[in-house]
Amino acid sequence: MTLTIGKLAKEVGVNIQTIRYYERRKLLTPTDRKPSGYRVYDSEALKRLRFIKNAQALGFALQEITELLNLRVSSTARCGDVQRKAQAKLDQVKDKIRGLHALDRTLLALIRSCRAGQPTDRCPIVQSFEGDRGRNHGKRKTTR
Amino acid sequence: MTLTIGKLAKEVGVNIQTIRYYERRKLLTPTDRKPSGYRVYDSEALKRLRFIKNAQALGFALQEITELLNLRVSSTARCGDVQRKAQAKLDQVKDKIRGLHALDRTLLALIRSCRAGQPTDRCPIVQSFEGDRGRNHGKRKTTR
DNA sequence: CTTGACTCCGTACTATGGTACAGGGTGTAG
DNA sequence: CTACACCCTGTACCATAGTACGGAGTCAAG
Repeated sequence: MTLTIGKLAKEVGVNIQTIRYYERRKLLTPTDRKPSGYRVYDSEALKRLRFIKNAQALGFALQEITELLNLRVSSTARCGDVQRKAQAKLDQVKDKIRGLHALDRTLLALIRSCRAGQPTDRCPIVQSFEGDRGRNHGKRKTTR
Repeated sequence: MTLTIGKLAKEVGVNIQTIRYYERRKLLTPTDRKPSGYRVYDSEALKRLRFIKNAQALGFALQEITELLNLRVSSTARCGDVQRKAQAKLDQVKDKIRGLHALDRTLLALIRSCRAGQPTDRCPIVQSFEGDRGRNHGKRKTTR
């Protein structure tokens, strides 16, 4: 099964320009080109593009998505290498899940407190991530 | 407890300019000002700023974070309204969690297949989100 | 009472992730 | 053959989220 760029774009719901932009960023290369120069895509490309959009919605930057897409066990890539990178990404993902669960709980609490008719003027959302989850990347100096 | 803008910035690991930028965006207003015009922040502001950075890392845009921060049960806000918005955010969060779990499983599988010494040259990551969740029908803008 | 770190405001610049033309070629139905 | 939708490249522009810079005022230590 092959697709033109327009079909691919419509299928995933993105702009044609966006697909070309991803090509420049080396995220999504056409499977082939017609003699006319038209880009040709297969169903792998479709999956890949969907992956990109999904990962993006989950808070990954295109650079990180590139890293995810380059994670594969191959003859050329050394296993330990892949494993280390995958583990790092996995930790990152687990961290996000934890954060989202915290937010999830807070939202539920808010809905409940609302149902109970308990006005709480101080914004309760900010309590979600109590404990700072280490946002300062090593640039911490004794807090005076 | 009060903080100057510099202390606040250092505490959370962001740039001073960023804090002022958030002020322009009405995300974080100083508690007070000194006669000199210096911004004064309290520990609530600290929590709020941490919330912003955390939510951002989870893939919420500043606009969405504003919405989250404005979710509260108060005398002025009608309960049904708050409940509806909170539920919408909750659904969004749950969706993200599902997506991350899928990615999580794929990464684990990758690590395992690696350990087993099974080279899989076709990138397996793209299979994570089988089933096309979050597909944009029509031309809706991606909620980043 | 000076010096250096900190702050103010305004404006301008940057990076990321797209979007939109312009000017031209391609593909196919009537 | 012509119309029309589609595709090509290149370049310019846009929104979001910061970052940097300049010139000036503030504050505390020495």
